[in-house]
Amino acid sequence: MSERKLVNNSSGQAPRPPRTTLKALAHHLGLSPTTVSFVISGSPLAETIAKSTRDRIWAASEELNYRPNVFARYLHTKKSYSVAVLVPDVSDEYSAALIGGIESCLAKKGFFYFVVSHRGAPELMEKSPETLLDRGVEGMIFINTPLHQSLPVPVVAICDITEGPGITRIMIDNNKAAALAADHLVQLGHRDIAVIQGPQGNGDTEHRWRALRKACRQKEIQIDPLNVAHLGVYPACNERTMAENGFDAARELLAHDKPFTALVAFNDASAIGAIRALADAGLRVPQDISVLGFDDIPQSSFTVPRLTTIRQPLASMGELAAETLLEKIAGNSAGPGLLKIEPELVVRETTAPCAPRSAGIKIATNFACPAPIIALPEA
Amino acid sequence: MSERKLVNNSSGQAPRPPRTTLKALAHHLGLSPTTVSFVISGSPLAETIAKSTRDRIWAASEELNYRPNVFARYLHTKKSYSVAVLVPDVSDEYSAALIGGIESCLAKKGFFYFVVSHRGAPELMEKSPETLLDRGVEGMIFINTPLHQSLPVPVVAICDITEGPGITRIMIDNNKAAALAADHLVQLGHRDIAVIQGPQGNGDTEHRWRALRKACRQKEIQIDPLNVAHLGVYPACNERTMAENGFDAARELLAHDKPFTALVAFNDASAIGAIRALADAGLRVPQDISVLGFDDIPQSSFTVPRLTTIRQPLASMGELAAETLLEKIAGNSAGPGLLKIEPELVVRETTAPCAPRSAGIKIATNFACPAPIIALPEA
DNA sequence: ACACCATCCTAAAACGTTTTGGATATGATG
DNA sequence: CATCATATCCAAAACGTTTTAGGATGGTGT
Repeated sequence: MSERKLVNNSSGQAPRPPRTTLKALAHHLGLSPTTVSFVISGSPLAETIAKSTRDRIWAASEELNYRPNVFARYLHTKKSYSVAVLVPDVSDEYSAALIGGIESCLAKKGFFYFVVSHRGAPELMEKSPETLLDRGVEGMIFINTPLHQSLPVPVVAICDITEGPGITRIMIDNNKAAALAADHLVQLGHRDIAVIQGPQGNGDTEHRWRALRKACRQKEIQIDPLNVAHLGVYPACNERTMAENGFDAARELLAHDKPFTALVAFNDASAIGAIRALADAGLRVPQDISVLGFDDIPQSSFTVPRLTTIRQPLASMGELAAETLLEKIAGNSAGPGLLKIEPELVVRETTAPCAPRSAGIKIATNFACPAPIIALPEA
Repeated sequence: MSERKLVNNSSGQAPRPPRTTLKALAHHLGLSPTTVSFVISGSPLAETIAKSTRDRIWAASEELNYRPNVFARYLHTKKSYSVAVLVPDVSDEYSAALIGGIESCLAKKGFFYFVVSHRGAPELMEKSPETLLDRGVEGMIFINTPLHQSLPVPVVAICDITEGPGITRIMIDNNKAAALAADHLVQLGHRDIAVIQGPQGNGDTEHRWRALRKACRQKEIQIDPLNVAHLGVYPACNERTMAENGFDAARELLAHDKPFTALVAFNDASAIGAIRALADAGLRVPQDISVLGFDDIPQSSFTVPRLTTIRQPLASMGELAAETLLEKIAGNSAGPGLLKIEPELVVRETTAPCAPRSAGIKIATNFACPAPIIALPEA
């Protein structure tokens, strides 16, 4: 008889229950939608509603499990309680750690976020902001992602090439970071230092490289051009993992045949790739070559040998980014233009005193052990 | 004079430009909103509009840069073109790799996604689905996340404890995976095998453990209970990284003082932690102890020594999950109940023939080198 | 001349909220 | 008794779309 019964829910999931609407709730209470809206939405006008009525409304709202329709709400308020995160790739450790921090802050404030990984594709970087604005995001966080237009929502950028008026940038203090790195290596007696630069086009790359050269110059150390490699050209390098890029860069360095006793990599991921390449070439870390990374991603304390690195507090930086963004969204404060993060040297096992004879060693045929040489406290 | 001028855009970002609305566009064209809506929204009724008019509409839409308001649209269509991904933690490599795959598929179809990391917090796992439904998600992907209610949207689960009618599960074939693992180790001559089980409460944990025991039994190998540790109790274990958990588990194993020559870890991340613990104890991998992981996360091919592992194609699994979900959303097909993924043994450097004498070695005072013993093709 | 049918378009009612500008009742005030 | 606050509440318009149910126009066949 009834056609209704024939509606076969073949999908097996629970049938979509009819959601209680504001109107229904109001009707059930014998009130007008206006009144109910005032109290549920926490409007200042809720004060003009009798306390007893307010209580009734809340009770009924519980009872009928009323949940305001976010979309209808948006039409008036223009608030979506969501932001966007643009990133080269969600799945690399660096971005993932940042996103973790971002999320934990956003979650506290009831915000959600969309993430888009452009993987270096120019058209994605170009078009995404617009698509995201269509989705009603109230702000954006750019992680290592360029921006060339001015956006109608607040923007916070982490370590990068993001341009535009009013954006606030969160970056490690590359001067201090480079100085920390140079000091550490020089103290260990290294003078022949090789460098794996970041991707050309990445903001940190230039800063860090300049700072490093300056720090070295002050110690009267010259970095031989043959001992400099880089992680590819931005953004193309994003199509491969950082470790792969680091691996390739280290091999390039070795091929140049210019002896070095220490290697400073652009970041931990590339350092890990580089160490792999060194090991493949029969070079021991740190006995033959000391390696220094940047970032201190979680895995760096579990590599064999453990990675010495200049730490950026990624999770905190993510939180800071989210926090700053939310403030910009809430208030009309422009926020700071630049937030410099203090780097920290974390000495683990991949750096050791320079062994005078080791400088020239190339492909060793006997493999020897990368034992810790410096004693260090457990974290 | 004009109050307007006093509105100080202190935030420094571009002033929000007035968006062209459908009504405005229609008016500009001298048409009714209805007509314009038909063609812009791709309604079937667009066919009833003269081709010339359609062209005019598209042209004007370009010209005025019209962008439909997603929220207004949703009110009628109930389509948000977004889904949710629930995950223990965005920032661990396993989840990150999956999410990468998920995103790449979603992006192709114009879908966005929210991710929520519950980090093992029960109230988050409990409440998140509701909050996400409020946000209008059309489906959800559960990664290693429990579910005890039936949801009004399609659900796809990856490797887990997600219950409910109509959900489709994507899991590695743990029987084959365990067999692959056991075969490999036995072929290398190992008989004293230790195991780091997954977190108690994780779906894969049980399956994999049972399958492994069965595979061993067939080869007449007993796994000594003293040689079994686990990665903590789900979901509490999610508050620490997998590598940390693996590190601890391996130390527990060593403390039991029951000799073993091979260790199969629940996943690569914990294997990496375990190798760290072994190295700290002066044990060489693979000469003293062979280690086998599961997953093949990207970093596994860059560890020293490179990790032998049972591969799950994480990115593809993510894509498959997203694809399946979108199909369930689009059609009314329930989709398959279970999709079994073929595991694959990837032999790298952490497994080697069992050295007869090495079994009893405990804390060695001399550190020796983890050189590759098996030759292997580069990937 | 008429009915009839295509073809092309539109008015108005949704969708589920917020917001504006009152309305109503009550009791105090002069 | 008319006036006026005060305390509560509400009707209706708005937000920007989609969708339903036609309306107008012009050509065909009789």
